[in-house]
Amino acid sequence: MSLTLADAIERHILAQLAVAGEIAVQRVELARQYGCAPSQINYVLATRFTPERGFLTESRRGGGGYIRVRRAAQPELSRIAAALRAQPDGIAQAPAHALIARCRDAGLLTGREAAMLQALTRREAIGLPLPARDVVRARCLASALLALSDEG
Amino acid sequence: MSLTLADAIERHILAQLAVAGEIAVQRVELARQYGCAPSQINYVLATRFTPERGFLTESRRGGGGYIRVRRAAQPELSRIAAALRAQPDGIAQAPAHALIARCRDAGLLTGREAAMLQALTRREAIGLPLPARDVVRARCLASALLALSDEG
DNA sequence: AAGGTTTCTGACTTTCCCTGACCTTATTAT
DNA sequence: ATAATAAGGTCAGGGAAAGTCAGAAACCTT
Repeated sequence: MSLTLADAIERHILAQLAVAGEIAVQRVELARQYGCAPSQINYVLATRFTPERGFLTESRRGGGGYIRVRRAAQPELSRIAAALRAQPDGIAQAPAHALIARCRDAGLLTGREAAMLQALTRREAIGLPLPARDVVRARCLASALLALSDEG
Repeated sequence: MSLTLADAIERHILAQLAVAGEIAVQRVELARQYGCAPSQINYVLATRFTPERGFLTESRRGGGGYIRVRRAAQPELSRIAAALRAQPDGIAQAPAHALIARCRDAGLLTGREAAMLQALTRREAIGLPLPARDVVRARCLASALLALSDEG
């Protein structure tokens, strides 16, 4: 039952999210509150607020920098993206197109979005020899679906 | 939500543009309003009002000098796709993302479509070494945009 | 106790913002 | 014409963030 620093920071962010739906902090400031190194914040974000768990983070460096965290609007797409990522051999064209069609039929993608994704996952569009082609196809498709999980 | 000086000036110019379609200012005067160095205005123009983002700027020095900013003509998806295909070296990430953002701002892409395209043209999404990465990025992006131009 | 996993830090890197000193160009006064 | 003045342009560099990553430290598991 030991509550680690990472757990405490996780709870803090979750509590803020519950209240506001979105949290924007300065990394150095949050680290100061918890008396830890700034990179600890990155650790918490990397291990607990991942896309697979349905979170999205963005940040900006330099003067006026910040870190923002929010919940994914479409966690289903996050899950599909994570599953694709977990395929070491990537995905062939036919199953990829079928997957896209299912997402469209399920209302997760518009017709335009589906058409676009099918076009750019075609063999000729990627234009690499196997097996690299299937790997790149899976990575690109996963990234695209993950991005959509945000965009409501 | 720290709003930097550069952000504030950007908004100011955008607001003026929205009203008038074109803005003409004196650099030193705008700098005075914001209490900053004149060269800060150049920084804002150079980082935010670039041709890649769809803006055109012209200026004149000397007495009665000015800086003028306006929006560039709207691009067209099929033309962009063709231009991309004609690039033998492909396209790097930064210009690709700027291109996508510009299409979105011009109403040619929805926010979701743009987010997807930016995500899947990221370095890590493609995951190949250069120069292959830039080539694949261009091919995929061209295929996607072309599909959309058909799709209406 | 050994071995593995998770947590945490510090040094270094990258990105972004902003300024000041100096340069170029156009207009106006002499 | 020439000099003075009134603009804008350029660039190196400093400072303010956040990111990265190897490795130490702490914590489990067996």
